[in-house]
Amino acid sequence: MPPSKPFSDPATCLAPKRERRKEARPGELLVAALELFVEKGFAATRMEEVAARAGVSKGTVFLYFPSKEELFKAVVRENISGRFEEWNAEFLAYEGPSSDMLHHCMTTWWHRIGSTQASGISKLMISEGSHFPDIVEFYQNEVVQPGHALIRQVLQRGIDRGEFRAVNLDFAVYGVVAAMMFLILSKHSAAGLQGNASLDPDAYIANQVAVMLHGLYAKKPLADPVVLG
Amino acid sequence: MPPSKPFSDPATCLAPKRERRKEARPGELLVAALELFVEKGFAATRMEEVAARAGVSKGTVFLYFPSKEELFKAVVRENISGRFEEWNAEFLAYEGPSSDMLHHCMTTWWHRIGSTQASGISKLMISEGSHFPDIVEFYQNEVVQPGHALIRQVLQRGIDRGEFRAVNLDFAVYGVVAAMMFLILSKHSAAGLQGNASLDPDAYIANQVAVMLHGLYAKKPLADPVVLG
Amino acid sequence: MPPSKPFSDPATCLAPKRERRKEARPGELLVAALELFVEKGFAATRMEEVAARAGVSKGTVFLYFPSKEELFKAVVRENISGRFEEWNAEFLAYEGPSSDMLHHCMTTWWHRIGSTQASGISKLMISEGSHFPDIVEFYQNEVVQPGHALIRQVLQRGIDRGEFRAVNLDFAVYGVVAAMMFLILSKHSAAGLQGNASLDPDAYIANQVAVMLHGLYAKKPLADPVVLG
Amino acid sequence: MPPSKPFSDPATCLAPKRERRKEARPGELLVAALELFVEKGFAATRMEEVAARAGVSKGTVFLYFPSKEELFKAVVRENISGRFEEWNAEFLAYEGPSSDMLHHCMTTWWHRIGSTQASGISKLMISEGSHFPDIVEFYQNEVVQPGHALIRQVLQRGIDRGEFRAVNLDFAVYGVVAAMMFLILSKHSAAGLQGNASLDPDAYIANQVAVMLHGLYAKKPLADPVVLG
DNA sequence: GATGAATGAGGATTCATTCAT
DNA sequence: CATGAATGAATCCTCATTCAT
Repeated sequence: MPPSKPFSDPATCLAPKRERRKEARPGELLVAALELFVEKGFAATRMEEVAARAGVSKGTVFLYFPSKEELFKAVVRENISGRFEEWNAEFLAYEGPSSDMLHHCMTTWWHRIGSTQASGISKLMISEGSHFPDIVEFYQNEVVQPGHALIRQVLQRGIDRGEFRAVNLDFAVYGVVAAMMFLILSKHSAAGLQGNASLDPDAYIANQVAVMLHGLYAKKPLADPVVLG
Repeated sequence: MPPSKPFSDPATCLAPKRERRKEARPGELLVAALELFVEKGFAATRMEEVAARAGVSKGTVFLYFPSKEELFKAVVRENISGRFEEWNAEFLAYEGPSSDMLHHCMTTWWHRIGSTQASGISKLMISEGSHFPDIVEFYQNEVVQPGHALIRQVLQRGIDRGEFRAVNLDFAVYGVVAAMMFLILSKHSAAGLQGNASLDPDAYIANQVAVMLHGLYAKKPLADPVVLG
Repeated sequence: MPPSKPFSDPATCLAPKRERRKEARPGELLVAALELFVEKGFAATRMEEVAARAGVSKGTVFLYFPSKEELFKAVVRENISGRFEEWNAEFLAYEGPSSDMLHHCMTTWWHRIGSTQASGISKLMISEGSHFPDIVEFYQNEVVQPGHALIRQVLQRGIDRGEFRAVNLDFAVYGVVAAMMFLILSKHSAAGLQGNASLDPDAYIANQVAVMLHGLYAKKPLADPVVLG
Repeated sequence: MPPSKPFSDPATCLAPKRERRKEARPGELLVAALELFVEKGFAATRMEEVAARAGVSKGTVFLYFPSKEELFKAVVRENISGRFEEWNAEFLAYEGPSSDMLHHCMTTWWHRIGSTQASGISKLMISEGSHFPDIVEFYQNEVVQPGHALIRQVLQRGIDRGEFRAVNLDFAVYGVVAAMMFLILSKHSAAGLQGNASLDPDAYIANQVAVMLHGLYAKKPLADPVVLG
């Protein structure tokens, strides 16, 4: 596979076939499992398929995860990286207008999470949540609440700074979240929107933010009708 | 069940075996199946459970639906009533402002579809669509496209009448759809939003419409800040 | 069956559709069942199919036959008409050479039994006998033994009259029976002989008899080499 | 579990769970399946029974054969060893009289095929052929036609060498085949002949051949009346 | 009698899980 | 550690049989 490496890694050199990063196994399995769970659902995903996609044998999966259910939970946990602290800090340091902040917030989410496999977790929670109440609770605590809180902070900041009107924050947050859900489902679900229509996420976000802002803005009409039309 | 029988036979009353209900059976089965498919997913729903919920035995389900897959498809078809023509006529006759029309449109949808079991179909399409490409296509043609077209008409009317700015219609439609999806998922999925928070759909719709309108309105600030906050 | 009746039966006349010979029902069912059992085997034949072929509903079959197994047995019994007494008498009265008698015997069998649906019974006994030991015993007693006895009588007559050599009668009978079995299987079984080759039963019988006779004849070569090819 | 035990544990001996026998399994299953299919028919044979007879569990059968139907086909294929080339060579090298050759031919068939489980295949083709048209075609091509061709060659040789009269070869072949069928059915079917009568196959063959030859012989009466009587 | 809706035991098939190698 | 043969519980589906109408 790395045929041009002149001074290849000794480990790879001596046992190049079998010894393929033992410590990487669980990760490879989780990647394979996430893909399959998202694509086919929990029940329709066979353990052997997960193994095959990760390049190992069936038994090996059970070496790392005691059951299919635990594999599922591990997939969810693994992909829920609480990056909210990091993002919180990032946004707290932000100096510009709250409108930009909101836009930036959603765009950042899309490029770091939404557009990646990680967003499949949300699809999984929507599809399979009912079978895993404990993992849904975990997801709520680790993803939904911090996410909502972050969005709420951004909106609150806008209100506090007089940029936004004092809207009902719960509903306003839901509006942002709905847009993100829409993006996730258009990526992971055949029924998200019109079958063949392809959606440009960045344009969608820009548009949603623009529409939102102009409604939120205490001021007048806006300066950028281009985005809106 | 035998309401006119004054002295009804207890045996018949408690366990009316072999009650002939050929007309009613398919409907009862479809109701039971819709509930279970939405709640537990396609794979996790056992045919016997569907039968039990409909008050019949295992074999009876297969009397009306040749397979689990066909039962699923029938569930989807049954609950996709193309009421769009009717609604189209209703909205074409509408005389008032487009803002009210949009609000009415979403509210009507919620009370006639969204809040009923029928909205479970959308949840099913999201969760199980990948296994039923043909039924997804059917759903796209019968629900998604007509629905989008109806919303688009309302928005177009607003633009034509000078009530709304000439926004990008695709994105604007997606904005409305995203709100409806959000409502559906908050009803049918544990992961829709914060676990225990309960959402008032009418208030949510009112708020979303208000936010939207204020962005769509070509005019000035609005008269009703109450709804927004 | 009553083709000459000029004034047809009033019942048939007044209610020609529904009232189709109640007393004929069992017979029609047995005909349908025989065909299907022979064609598809006992297990693969569905009661509903039998009913459909007889033009009645499923439940009606059980009105006449308490179970599938009893239907099978009835089919066998019905088609085992001990015509051996009749034939015995016929052959006892025969005056000509035993060679003709043997030939006539096989030809008669073919045209009265072998070529009709009745021969399907033998196919059934071969295919399904193991599940119905009692009915096989019945078949042995009612068909096989009398049949063998009849053939044996013919051969014995030939020996007694000096026409045939004193061969081992058991084996000689088996030789005749094997030829009849061959005809039955070529009629009722796809695997009887070369798939597409069609067999002329009369020619086959003539030939078998000729070969047999020329071996059985105590005398010299024969006069009719034409039949032999 | 105790692999090094020199004096093996009786329990392990009697019920050696999870014995790895990947090589041997398919063969063992096919043997078990052939027996059961012949004995009880396709439909009446349960997969679990096949498994039990082969000493494995239900699931294991499906490890090697994807379905009951495929198991059946494999059983047929497995037992259709085209030994005809080998036999062809054997008979081509034969130097003696064609009468001996024919006798030897049938005896050889009996001892190598007819008397073994393999002959059950023919019983299966007769009983179940209608459900497996493709496998019947295979059987016709691989067994029936080569078999017929081999017999025809023997007979042709006799004719060419002036030993036999120029009989119709098709019918003559059928005569031989009928005898073989008779033997197969007397072995595999309760209805083959008189229930309790036991048939000595070698004597039967000897007799059939003798009868046949004396009809085929261009010459005079025969020297060996013993066999015939 | 006739019907056909309803039943439920029976059997094929799947696949998570185990464990000897 | 890794493998993959073996297991058997779980579930879909069939169809003989019953029985209310």
